[in-house]
Order: sequence, then C-alpha cells, then structure tokens
Amino acid sequence: MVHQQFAALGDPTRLAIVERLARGPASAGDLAAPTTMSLPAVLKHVRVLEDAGLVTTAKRGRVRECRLRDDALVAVATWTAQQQALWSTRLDALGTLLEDM
Amino acid sequence: MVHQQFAALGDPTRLAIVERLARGPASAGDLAAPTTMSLPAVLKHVRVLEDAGLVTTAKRGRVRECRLRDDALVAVATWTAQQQALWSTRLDALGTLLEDM
DNA sequence: GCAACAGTAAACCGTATGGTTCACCAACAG
DNA sequence: CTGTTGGTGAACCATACGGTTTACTGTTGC
Repeated sequence: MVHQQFAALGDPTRLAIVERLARGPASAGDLAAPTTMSLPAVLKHVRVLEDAGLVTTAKRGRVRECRLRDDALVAVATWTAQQQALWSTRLDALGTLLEDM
Repeated sequence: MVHQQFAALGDPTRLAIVERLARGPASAGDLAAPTTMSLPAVLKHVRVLEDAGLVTTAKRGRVRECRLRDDALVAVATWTAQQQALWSTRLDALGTLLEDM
C-alpha cells in the first residue's frame, strides 16, 4: 500500500517532520516547537505517519518519543526505482527501434 | 516542491495512472477504460499529475495523449535517497558509539 | 501534595478533494 | 451533411482533511 505512504508525505508539514526525524528522534513537543501549529495538530500528523508505517512512537514517562522507522522509505524507493526502470527501458526500446530504421 | 509530487502520487487512482503510463503513453480514454470512473474524473486526475510535473499531455486531433515525463520521478528518488542516507548514517554513528563503549 | 508540563480526546469548523451529471464543442467516418 | 466519438467546462455534492479550542489525564519537580 505505497499510496498511503505517498499520501502521508504529500503534506508539507508531515514531510518536514520526516526530514526532522531523519536527523534523529524527537518528542512531540520538539516537533511542534519550530512550527506555528498547536500540539494536537502536530500529533495528528504524527499519527498519520505512524499509520503509514513511516514512524514509530513510544511513550517514555509523559513524553512521546517519535522516531523514523528503519525501513520507512524502502517501499517508496523500490516503487520509484521500478517505475523508472520500466519507463527508461521503454525509452531504450524506442531508441534502438529508431536506430534500426 | 517535492511534496506536491508526493501528494499527486498519494491517490490510488493517480498512482495507477502513473504505473500505466510507465508502460507507455496512452489517451485519456485508454486511462479511463479499466476504471469504473467517468472520463471527466480521470482527466481531473491527469491534470493534477500534470501540475505536479509528473506527466505531459498533448492533443492530437480530438484525442489527448498522456505520457510520463522523462524526469518525472527524479525529485522523488533523490529526496528519498537523501533522507535514507541521513538516517542510516545516524544509525551508523549509533553503531560505532555502541562499539566504543 | 501541588503546580506546572506533555500529551490526549472530543467537538467543532472551513475548505479542499474526489466524484458525479449535463451541456457543449471539435474532429472523424460514412 | 450528419451522426458518433473523445474530450471539456461548469455546476453541484458528500466527505475527508487540516486546523482550532477546550477540557481532561497522567508525570514530574519542588
């Protein structure tokens, strides 16, 4: 279900969160700090990322720590590579076809 | 503006269109045929993909031909690779840190 | 124990999104 | 010329989405 991951990354706020988490884990508050948004809004976004399988969270005391999943982007990467391969081989085929003429 | 491309790919219908176009160009009607959707709906999706810079269309006679852009997925691919790199180097750093202890 | 703090749940709101139908136009085919 | 076909534009509709506020719960520090 890679479209769910794409959808999750389609929101600029969520994309920024992922970029932030790629630098290392952070609490929900940490994620909200640089934004103008309310905490509940940020946590909704985190939940979406979690549902998409991009992020895991765990509660330590009263703070919820968010971290990027190790395998977060492999589905996205493989899908992208696959489509690029298909498309480029088709272009190659066109190229050789033109050469043959 | 990679989040626009992610958003475009976030819809299952649009994802399917891209997968279809990776196999080769198609008319709007061709794209609508395998679906249960109306033609106008499909063309809206195509328009979104076009706005995201993933697809180009051109009108030949009365049929609109849609094709995947050659550079369609490079932004997505590079962004993904970049984040993966960041995250994995951080994991490496953690690994060596643990070794040092 | 109490105050401050981090998060959560719920209700609510405006707008964007994904879809429809209908009317219309331009291009073929006969 | 005429009928059919492929696409387009507009109006419209329901629902999903991104955000808010408010009230509440569980931790932590003094």
